[in-house]
Amino acid sequence: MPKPPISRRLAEAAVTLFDENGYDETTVDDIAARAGVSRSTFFRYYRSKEDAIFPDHDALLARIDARLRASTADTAIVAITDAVRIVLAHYVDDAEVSLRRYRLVRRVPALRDREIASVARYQRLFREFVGEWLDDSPDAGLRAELMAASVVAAHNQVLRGWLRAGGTYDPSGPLDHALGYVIATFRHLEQPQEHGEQVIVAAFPRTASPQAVMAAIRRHLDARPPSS
Amino acid sequence: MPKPPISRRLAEAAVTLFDENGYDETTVDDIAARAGVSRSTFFRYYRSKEDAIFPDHDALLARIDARLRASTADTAIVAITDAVRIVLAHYVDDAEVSLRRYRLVRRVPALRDREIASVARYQRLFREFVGEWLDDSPDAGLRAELMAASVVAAHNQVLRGWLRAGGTYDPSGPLDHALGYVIATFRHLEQPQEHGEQVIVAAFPRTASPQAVMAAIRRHLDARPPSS
DNA sequence: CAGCGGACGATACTGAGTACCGTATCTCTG
DNA sequence: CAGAGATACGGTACTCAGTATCGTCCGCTG
Repeated sequence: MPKPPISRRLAEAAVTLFDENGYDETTVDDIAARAGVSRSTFFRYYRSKEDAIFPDHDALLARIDARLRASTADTAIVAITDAVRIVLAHYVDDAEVSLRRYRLVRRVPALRDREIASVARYQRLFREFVGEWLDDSPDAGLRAELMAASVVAAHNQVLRGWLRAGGTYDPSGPLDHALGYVIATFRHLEQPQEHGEQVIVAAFPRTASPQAVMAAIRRHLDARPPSS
Repeated sequence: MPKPPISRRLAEAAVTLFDENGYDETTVDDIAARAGVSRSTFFRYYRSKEDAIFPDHDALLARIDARLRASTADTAIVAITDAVRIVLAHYVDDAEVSLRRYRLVRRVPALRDREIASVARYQRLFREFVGEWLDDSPDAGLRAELMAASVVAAHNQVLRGWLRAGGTYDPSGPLDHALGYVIATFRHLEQPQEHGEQVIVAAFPRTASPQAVMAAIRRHLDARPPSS
C-alpha cells in the first residue's frame, strides 16, 4: 500500500491542524512535520500556507480550460454549463473535505480572500471564453463580463446553499435551475439580430393555449410603432 | 501649511516606492522612512503592506453602506446605481492615483488578489442590500446574488475600460449605459408571476408576421413537457 | 501644577517565504 | 558494470512582514 503523494499528505495535514489548533496557530513547520516531510518540501508543493487547503485549484482550472476549449460557439452554452458542473462536482465528490474547508474559510479572513481570488480566476476564464464566442458588437465586452459573473454567482449561490445544509443533498438539480435562470436571462439578449431588424420579447403564461398566445401576440404587434 | 495626515503620506510613499523600485523590493521600513514615520506607525495605519495602496477602501465601503441604508425598496434601484456611481467617482476624482494603482495592480499578484477581495466586499454589501429588498420567493437569494454580481461586473467593465484608455474621458455615460443594461436584464425577471403560473419567454424577429410567430410558438409549445 | 490618555518610536520576536547547498536516488549511456 | 546527469528532498541561513511590548512625549483637563 503506497503512501499517498506528498501534496495530498500536506493538504490533509494542513486542514487537520487548522481545524485542531487554528490557522494562525499552525505553522508551516507543523504541517510539514505532520506530513512527514521538510518545510522546504512544503514550499515545493505549495506556493504559500494558504494554498495548502486548495490543493486542486490549478488542476481544476486546467480541466475547465480544456472543456471550454473543446467547444465551439454552437456548443458554447453546453460547455459553460459543463464547466460549472465540473467545479461543483469537484466539491461534491469529496464532501467531507469541502465541508471542512468551508468551515475554515468562514473563520479565517486570509483563507476567505484566497478563495475569493481563486473564484475570480474561474470567472476570468469564463469571461475570456464567452468573449471569444460573442461577436464584435458594441456591448460584447459588457455581456461577456455579465455572463461570466452571473454564471459564477449562480454556482456560488448553489454551492453555498449545499455547504450550509451540510452537504446533505445532491445540488445538481438546484444548479441546473440556477443556470437555466441565468441562461434565460441572457439568451433573450443574445439572439442574433437579423440584418438590423429588431427583436421583441413577449412573455405569457406557460399554460396559455395557442389561441390565447396568439391573441396576446396580436395585441402586442398591433400596439407596436411602424417599423422603420 | 500643515503636513498631510500620516495615512496619506504613507499611501503616497507606498505608491511612489512601488512604482520606482517594485513592490517586492520595497520594504515597509522604506515606506515608513519615506513618509517620515516609524514602521510601528505604518502598522497603526495599515493592516498590511498591501493595504497601503488602498487607503480609502473602508471609508468608501462605509459611504456606500450609508447610501444604501438611506433607501427603501421603492428607491432601491436608484440607491444601487448611486452607490455604484460613488465607487466610480472615487476613482475618477483622483485619476492620477487610480491610474498608478491600476498599473501596479496589473503587475503584482498580491495586489491583484487584494483588489479582488476588496471588490468582493462591495459585492457582498450589494447582495445583502438587494436581498433585503427582494421578497421571500424561492429564487430571491439567487436573484440577489445575480444582481449584485452583475452590478459589480458592469462597474468593473466600465472602470477597466476607462483605466485602459488612460482616464481620458468621463466614464459616467458608459456606466449609465451598462447599469441600464443590467437593470433591463433583471427588471423583466422581476415582473410579478401570476399566482404560481409559470412564464415562458419567447423572442422572435420584430417583423415576423403573426402567422410565422404563431408557427414558431406552436413548435415551442408542442416541444415542452406536460405541465404538472 | 499633576495626572491621564493617546500617539509615536524603538526593540525584540515569530513565522512565512526565499535562496542555496549537500546528499541520496534513479535513469540512461557507454 | 561505472559514471554522469537529473531530480527530489532535507537542512540551514536569511529577509522581511507582521505582532507585542515598553518607554517617552505631548496635549488636555481639573
